[in-house]
This record gives sequence, C-alpha cells and structure tokens, in this order.
Amino acid sequence: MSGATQIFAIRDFNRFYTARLGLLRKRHLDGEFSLTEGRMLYEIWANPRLTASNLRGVLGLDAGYISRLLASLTKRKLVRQAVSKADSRERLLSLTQAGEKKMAALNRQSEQQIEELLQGLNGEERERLVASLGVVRSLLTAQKSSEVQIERLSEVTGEVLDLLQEYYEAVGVMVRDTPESVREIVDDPDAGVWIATLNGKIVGCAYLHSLPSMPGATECKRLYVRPSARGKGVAHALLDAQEAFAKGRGFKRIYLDSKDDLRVAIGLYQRRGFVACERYNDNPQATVFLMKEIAETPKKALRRS
Amino acid sequence: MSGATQIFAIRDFNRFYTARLGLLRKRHLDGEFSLTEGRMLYEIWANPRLTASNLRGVLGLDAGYISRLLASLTKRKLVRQAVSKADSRERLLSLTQAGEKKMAALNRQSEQQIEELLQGLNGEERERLVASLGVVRSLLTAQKSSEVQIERLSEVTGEVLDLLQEYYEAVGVMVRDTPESVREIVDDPDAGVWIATLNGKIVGCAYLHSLPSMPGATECKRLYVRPSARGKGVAHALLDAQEAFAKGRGFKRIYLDSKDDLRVAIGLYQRRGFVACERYNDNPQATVFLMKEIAETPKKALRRS
DNA sequence: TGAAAATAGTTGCTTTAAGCAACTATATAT
DNA sequence: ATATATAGTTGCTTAAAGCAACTATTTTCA
Repeated sequence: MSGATQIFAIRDFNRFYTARLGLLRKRHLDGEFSLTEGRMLYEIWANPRLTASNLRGVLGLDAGYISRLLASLTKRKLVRQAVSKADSRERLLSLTQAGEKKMAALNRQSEQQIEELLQGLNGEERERLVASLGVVRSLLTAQKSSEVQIERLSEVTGEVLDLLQEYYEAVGVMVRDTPESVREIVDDPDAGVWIATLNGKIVGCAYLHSLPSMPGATECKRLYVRPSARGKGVAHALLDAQEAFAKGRGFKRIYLDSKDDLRVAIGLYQRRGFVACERYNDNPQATVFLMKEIAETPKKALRRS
Repeated sequence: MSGATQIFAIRDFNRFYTARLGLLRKRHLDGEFSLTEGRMLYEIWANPRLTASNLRGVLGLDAGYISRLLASLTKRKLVRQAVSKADSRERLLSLTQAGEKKMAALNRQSEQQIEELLQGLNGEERERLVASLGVVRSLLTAQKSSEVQIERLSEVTGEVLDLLQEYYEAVGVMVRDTPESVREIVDDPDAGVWIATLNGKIVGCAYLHSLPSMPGATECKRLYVRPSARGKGVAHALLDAQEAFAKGRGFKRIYLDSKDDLRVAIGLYQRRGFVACERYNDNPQATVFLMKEIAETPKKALRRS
C-alpha cells in the first residue's frame, strides 16, 4: 500500500472514529455535567494529587477557565482543594465522597455506552477489537519522548524519599519503607531502585527486588510517576529498564501487585504483557496480582498462547 | 479477557485517541478556518450535490448555525449554492475554484500532520497500523442498519433513470447510458441493475455486467449513493448483493474503475478487498482500476498474499 | 543573599461556537 | 384544497473557552 493511500486510510479512520465518539458524547450530555467537567472529574479521580496546572496540561485548556470550573465543582462539593505542603501555591485536587459517587455513576454510564457499541459483536470479535486497538495504541505510543532519562540509583537521596512519600500518600500505602530498607535494595546487586528524570527533575521511581520464596522471580514495587509527568511514557521507560536489568540477571518472571481501582496502571501493565496470576504475597491492600514472563520464549510457544 | 476489562481497554483507548486527535486539531487551528468550517468544506468537497440539510445530518449541527456558516463561506467565494431543479427549496452545494484550492491546501496540511504522526514508524509498522485500523473499523461498522433494502431490478423505472441522471451530474460522466442500454442490462440474466431503498425511497444503485473480452470477470458500474443516505452502509449492501450474485453465476473476479479524486469511494473498495490492477478498458475518465477475487480461495493462497 | 524571573492560580472582560424559536417558501399527503 | 412536512433564514440567547492583567509564592542566579 502506497504512502498516500496509507495516509488517506488513516484520515478516513479518524473521521470515522470521531463520528463514533461524537455519538457517544451526544448522549452523555444528560444534564448535570458538561463534557469538560466530566473529563476533569475523571482526571482527578484517576490521578491522585493532581493540580490545576496538571489539568491544564492534560486537557489542553486555558488556566482561567480551569480555575472557574474547579471553583464551580468545589462549590458543588464534588471536588476538594488542599493547599500543597511542598509548594503552597498549588492545590492538590481530590474528589469528595459525593464526587466519587457521581464519578462512579458517570463511569457506569460510559461503560454502558461502550457495551451498546459492542452490541452485535460476539466474543471472538470483541477480542479482536480490543487486540487491534492495543496494536494501534502501542504503535502510536512507540515514539518515546527522549527527554525522559532512567537511572539505577547507587545511593539513596532525599529526592527519592520525598517522591516515595508522595507515592504513599497518593496510593494510601500503609506499610512504608524505612530509609534503611531502601538502602538495602539499592545496595543489593540483584535488586535496585530506578528513577526517571524529565529535564533533570525527578518524576518517577520503581523498585525491583527478588522474592526469596520464588526462585527465578523478581518483583516490581513502588512504581510511581508524578501526575505532572504522566502520559509521556515515563512508566514504560522505567519498566523497560527494569525488564532489561532482570533479563540480564537471569530472572525469568517479573511479578507485581496492585489495587483493582488503579485501573489506568493495570491497563498499562496489561498492554505490556503482564497477565493475572495467583496471589503471591500477603499484602492485604493488594487485590490484583500480575506476572510477566521475560525469558526469551521460543516462537512456537508464543504462537500457542 | 473479561468483559469489564475489555470495556476499560476500549474507554482507555478512546481517551488516548481523543488526545491524539486533539493534538492534530490544535495545530490545524492556524487561522483561516474553524474546525467546523473545515469539516464543512471537506464534506462539500467529498460529496457532490450535498445540501445544507445533509450537512446537518453528517455534522450533527443546528440548521441555523449551518445556514450562517454556509452564508459566510459563500460570501468568501469558497462555496457555491445552486437551487436544485428537482426541489427548489434546496440548494446544491459545491466548492468554487478558490474553494477547491483552499481545500487542497487543507488536505495537504492534514496529510502532513499524519505524516508527522507516522514519523518513527517503519514501513512494516505502518502497514500494521493501517491494517489494525481497518479491523477496528470493519468490526464497528458491522452492524448494518436494517432499513436498507437491496433489490435487483426486473424493469427500468423512472426513479432509476433520475438517480442515474443525478449520478452523471455528480461525477461528471461524459458517456451516458440510454434507457435502452439500461434495459438490456436489466434483461441480461448474467448482469443486472441493483437499487437500494431506505424507508421505501430509492437512495442508491449499481450495475453489474460481464466483460466479453475477459472470461470469468464481471464489472461493477454506476455505483452511486445519494448524499443524504451516505454513511449507512448502503454502498456496502449494494456490493454485498452484487458479489453474492456474481459468485452464484460463477464469476471469479469483479472489476471496476474510478477516478483518483473519488478517494472516499476508493477507500471503501479497498476496505472490501479490492486491489489495484491494470487498466482493463479505454474509458478516458477512469484513472483507477480495481479488482477483487470472489472465488473461494484456498487458505494457503490467502496466507501467501 | 536578594532582586529578577518563573510558576500557580484568580478574576474581569471578550470572543466564538452553537442552539432555540419564530418565520418564509416550497413540497407532499389526505 | 387544505393540512402537514421539509429546507432554509434570521433574531436572540446561552455556553464554552480564551486573553490579559493581577496576586501570591517559589526558583534562579548574579
């Protein structure tokens, strides 16, 4: 297929898909929230510790407009704004209980629309649809922003501890690592702490440490990316680095756990080839357990899957 | 993959793709035309004999707003409005020469953006992208609107001749069929004229007639769908009926020709499996020649392609 | 260290996009 | 022949979003 034909096909698909999305949105318009308010609620729901200026970046809207919309949502008791301790100019956004409830309703509604869209597709066709969307997405995401730098720490810095602190608060982690335990991981040649920097500033981190009870397995923990740096492939870059390291050390599988409400994160893991597995630890907060084979698999075995 | 996970994946993709499209549009915003004006120009360009109320349907906008935008584009000498002979309430829209020129510029710009989007994908990846988009589209288009009825004519009616007249004018056909020649096709057991009706009204037609010089081959001609009925799968339904007929009569291949500026139509043919072939007639207006194998092909042969 | 520059957010004002409703003119149905 | 529907226009209004000027912090760097 020639280049011009490809470009035509893509434009044509874009028109087609825009029309389809438009249909979904038209019906979404049942009163209470404008489309943009809905997107804002979603982003706040999905990204703990989001700020107004993060929203500006994600939604691509004017700061003044966002300010007003946030003020309105706050007055309606759906959103809370807490002055950040680290930087008292910014307000950390979160949903109130009422906001969570509305969001759940919106999500249900939206899911129902997708369900309607899938009406008339059988199981096999749905699988194919999801798989094709996955291919499209991974191809279009491939171009990593080269400003993201990944580094395996050789010593524990205050910056990392601050970032971890942020992670604990964002995700609501109960059992926190002590600086000593972090240092232990840093010093372990079969484990490590990776950090991601964007334009020189630290924006993300993740551990890798082996699971003594499971030979050949290593676990990824504390994977976190600051809200302001989301959508730039930072998590992917961190996982890439960890997978390369784990392969180099001869590990066969990477495990990780998560919470079922962290759907964006779980979606990301799944796109990278992580699949559900049995509970492998006794972390009471974890409800989702995922595993990825990283050993080179013979092609025949791959085909079979 | 569970149903809930699938739905999540689709919603997630929609957000991702919306963001990508948003980026494209932001940059499109360089002055002269609003997004909606651009879409209007595109539709007028792509659909001869479009009317304001067709646009209402396609773009999903208020009639008053469309009226105003059209008035503006007309004042700017980009669009022409001709009172329809058949119904003097409606105005047939077309681009002026200046409008065509602007449209060409817009298309170039848009193509360049897609080209940028593809930056960093190699040839094989691009093929995969286009193929996946095709799968998505065909899956989501599968649900045909059941109101479309297809019928193989047993006699020539005035309605069909009117529709053909419309086709000639829309596409700018030089050599027109006489009523006698149409009747000949209708009466030929190995050929035929198909019409599509939507809620009882005729909205589309197409011929099929054999090519004496090419045994096993039949040609599709005069495939036309009224602008007001586009996007409802009418053309697909007509082609489905023709392909079934052709298979039943033992034909192995369907040919058709087109003009390279009828890109929407050509895109549709390609999605159905038509591939470029050599010029097979001496129609001076045709610049694109397509062919589809309709005989059941052994799977091995399919794989190889 | 302290002034200048940058960043986060707010507020008044304006622009733009788009809808609604009432209207004219023509066409279709009973 | 009259009622009803359709295509399009025009006046008025609303909603969405941007711009610019402003305050309060924080960061930079000479």
